Amino acid sequence: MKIDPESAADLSAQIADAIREAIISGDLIVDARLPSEAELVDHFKVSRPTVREALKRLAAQSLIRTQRGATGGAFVNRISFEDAYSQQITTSTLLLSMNAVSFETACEARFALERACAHLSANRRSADHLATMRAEIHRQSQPGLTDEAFCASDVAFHRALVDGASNPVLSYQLAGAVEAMQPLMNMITFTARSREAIVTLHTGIANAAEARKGDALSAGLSSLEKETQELAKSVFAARAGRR
Amino acid sequence: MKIDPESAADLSAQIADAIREAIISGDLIVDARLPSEAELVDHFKVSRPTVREALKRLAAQSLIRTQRGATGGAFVNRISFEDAYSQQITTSTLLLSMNAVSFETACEARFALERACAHLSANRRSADHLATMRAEIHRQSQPGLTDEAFCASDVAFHRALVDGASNPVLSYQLAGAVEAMQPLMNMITFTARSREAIVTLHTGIANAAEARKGDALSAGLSSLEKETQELAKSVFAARAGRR
DNA sequence: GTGTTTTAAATGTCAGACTTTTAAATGTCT
DNA sequence: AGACATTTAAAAGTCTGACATTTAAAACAC
Repeated sequence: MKIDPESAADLSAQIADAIREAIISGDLIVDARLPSEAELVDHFKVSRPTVREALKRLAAQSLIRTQRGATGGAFVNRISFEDAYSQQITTSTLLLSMNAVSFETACEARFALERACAHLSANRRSADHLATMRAEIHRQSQPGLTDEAFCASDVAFHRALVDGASNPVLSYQLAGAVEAMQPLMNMITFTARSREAIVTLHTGIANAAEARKGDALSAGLSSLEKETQELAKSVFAARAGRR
Repeated sequence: MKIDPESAADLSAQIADAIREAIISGDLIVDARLPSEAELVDHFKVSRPTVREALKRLAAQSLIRTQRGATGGAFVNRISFEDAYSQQITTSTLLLSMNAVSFETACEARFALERACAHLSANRRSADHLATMRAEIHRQSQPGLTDEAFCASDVAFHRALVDGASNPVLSYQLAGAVEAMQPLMNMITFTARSREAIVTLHTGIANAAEARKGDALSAGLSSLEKETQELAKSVFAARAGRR
């Protein structure tokens, strides 16, 4: 672990990079204890606040965790799927909202990715996954639901579908795509009529999952994509017209 | 922006969370300047090092950037696709390596996701994308290539395929999946024979892309997945046998 | 007006002290 | 000897105050 004395970058960033490299390369394995702050101070010849800033950078990426007390210190953290989820959702959400990604582009990506799970989910989905999907469809049919609650239920429905593939790597990757869409979806106001159409399509998808028909599930997702795109188009057009 | 005086969590983590919320919720928009460190010290009633640790946490997630000098300070950063890429690749790579995700699971996820791009890429790929794919195939055919170089070329090939879909959101999501697989792929030693098989399959995929046949491209990916899974199985079996 | 110098504001870094948490070592009693 | 209480030391968490460096704007000189 070395830092470049010539570099113009912040010392804390350099130190964080050095430690990160050591973790990625495997020099520091999971649950290994990093040198104490005092030792890092000696090693890198910097002050303690600088070392601490570096450690906080790594903690923000869930690369390390810290413990106080006698046998405490900083330890290499085993990144959990859950840690990775939440980080990815934060990043994806901001990426979409800050870069003016069109609804069309995001929607296309989302459904393309979801179709990637179609056959796996049809084959492997448990009774639980199916029950969740049915329950969310039922919720979506209830009148008086706010647009936000409708969208949240929509996310839960699709989450169950994705989890049905029983591949944690897929679930992890998809979580970002599906959840990051939510703020965009929230921009849409759902009329009773459009909700009805979506519920019908969801029902078709759930039926396909129940019958374990991957092709039908995939087709159902494509129909839903088309419906969603058209709905968005009309909502945005109406909004532009009012201006 | 408030923090909970009851919370047991680190002050710097609480402050980082508070600011992060302000960014996600839109209270702080892109390029907005955060209060100076001195102002944050007053606001949160903590010391400057604590504030700085919080800011470093946010900087590690590319949520803010800092500038020194008279008109400097911390500014809300527009997360670029590139920032998001590199973060996701780091996270995905560690997630796979630290959680003992089986080669089978990772491979399944990777090809499922890639097939999600098949039709889009067949329809939209530019001459450039196709040329890149052909060039990488050519490189892969050269004898004397190390396993690492072969894998790197493999990644480049698939990257071109994914980018062919011309959907930045898809490219971003897939970057993690494909690149994170590389360390796992590097565990495999490729015999001349298995390389030949892969090159043949890659050629089939490139041909499908050239002919703009989405179904053929998707089928080609499935064949490649099967080949890769079998190759891995035999490599791991041979290794287990030697023990 | 243009170019130079000064100045002030902001982050970056340092040194040192104190606080809190935690586990292990030590001591004490039964 | 064993169980319990106490002390101690190590480590992260926090604070104070200072100095260094960078940068743009203000002041100044020509």
